[in-house]
Amino acid sequence: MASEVNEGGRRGARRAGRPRAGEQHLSRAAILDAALEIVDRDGIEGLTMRRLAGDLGVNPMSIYHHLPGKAAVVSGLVDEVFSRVHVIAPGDGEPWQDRLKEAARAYRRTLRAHRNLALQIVSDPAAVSTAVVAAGEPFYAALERAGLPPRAIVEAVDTLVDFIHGFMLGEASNPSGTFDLGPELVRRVAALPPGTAPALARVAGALGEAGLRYEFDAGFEAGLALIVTGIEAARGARG
Amino acid sequence: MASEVNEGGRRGARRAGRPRAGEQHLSRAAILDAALEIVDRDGIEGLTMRRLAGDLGVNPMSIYHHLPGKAAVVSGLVDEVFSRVHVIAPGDGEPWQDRLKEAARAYRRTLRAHRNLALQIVSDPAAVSTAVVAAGEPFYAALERAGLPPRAIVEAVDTLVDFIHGFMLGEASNPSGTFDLGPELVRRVAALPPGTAPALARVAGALGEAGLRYEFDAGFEAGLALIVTGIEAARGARG
DNA sequence: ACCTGAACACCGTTCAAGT
DNA sequence: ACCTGAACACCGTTCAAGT
Repeated sequence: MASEVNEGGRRGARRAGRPRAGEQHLSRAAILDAALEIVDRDGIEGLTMRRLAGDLGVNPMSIYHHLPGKAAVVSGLVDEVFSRVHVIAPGDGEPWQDRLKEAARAYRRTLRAHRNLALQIVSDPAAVSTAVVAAGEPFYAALERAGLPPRAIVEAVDTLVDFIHGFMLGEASNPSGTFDLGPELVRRVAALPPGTAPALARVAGALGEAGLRYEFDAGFEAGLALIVTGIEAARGARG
Repeated sequence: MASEVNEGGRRGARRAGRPRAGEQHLSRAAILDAALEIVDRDGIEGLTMRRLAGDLGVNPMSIYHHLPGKAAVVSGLVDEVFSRVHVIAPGDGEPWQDRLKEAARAYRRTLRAHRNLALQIVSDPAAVSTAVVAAGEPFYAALERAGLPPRAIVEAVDTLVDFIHGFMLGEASNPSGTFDLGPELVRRVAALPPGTAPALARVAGALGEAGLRYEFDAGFEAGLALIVTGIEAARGARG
């Protein structure tokens, strides 16, 4: 039953013992690639050491010779994704506001490239630290250009990054780009004891069902605009 | 070995079969209370059906007569926590900005009351929906008072809530209120190829190690102030 | 050096049986 | 009606053995 022939282009080292000279080794990179494929397809809870080994055509225990455990696989995945951040170099004449927005969009794009990993990334302090170093530079550069003092720069970047992370959470758990919160919200508000949430009820009523359809892209831009306006206003107030 | 005596004030129904008249039943509420205790003490990964049953002095399968599965236990927990949102009624003379900030602080307090559940709450769309209805009213009320049109109100609330969620992620994974990102950040920046992140390096250098010590409370207030300023400025621009 | 097989100590949950 | 016991199909990981 056990065959030495590669099947479907995958690695074929089913035989026990050390691989022969020239035969492909199992490697950290190959393991992480296969793991990322699983996570992208079936989510983080689909990733098990046993299934990962199965996809690689290998005994579950073989993986442990290249990575110390499952936690290392996941954090390796996070590092891999952040190493792929693609920041677009801004044009020289662009104002700082546009640079800052472009940095935020690029960061969101990076997180969105692997939605199922986003929650993991965003909730791991080590990963966030990696992210700030990997993707933070354009944020800092834009705000330096705005003439903000160092402390204000850090505060602004943190606020933007927290917003993006929070936004990402909502987006990651929703497959489509549009989220129809109309019927659900109307139902919930109606279920409340009357008078509990009058302002919420008025706002929901004024918008109507169509107005409550939520577009992620538009929502992101709205939040971004609000925060950038805030930075701008705070800058002006400082003189 | 099996005793019918209650121990340590806990339920003592170790005996098989239907409980005798007057004997305390296992209940949804009792299960959720025990589950919340476990999560608060040992985190969400400490919560297993088997351990939960152990704490209740009961067979693991008994739980299934009151809740359909583990997912139901977790989502029951989320609902319980949000039902405890405590919103402070604002004074009548207070300006909308302060009302809005107070709403944000109350929401953060609610999430912080059970940090280990925060990630769960914040990443579950159903839970977020529950949250918006349970804790959203003061946000909407404050922004109505500011005279914003319905669409702008929704955008502002979403931005604030996303910021709070993102902020909560960083806070939930860090036990102490202060987070010393100085040494770590300096080390990482130094490890980069020179010239990769000049602005980041300059900002980190200007602040110094002491300036990079991160206080969660101050960080939250800074972000809040920035966003409220943004709402204010956008309102002014609209006329 | 690298890979495997059996085993250990866990999971959540189904299903039939007890009272 | 409510609770239990055994069993099923999983986990991640340790450890000794193969080549």
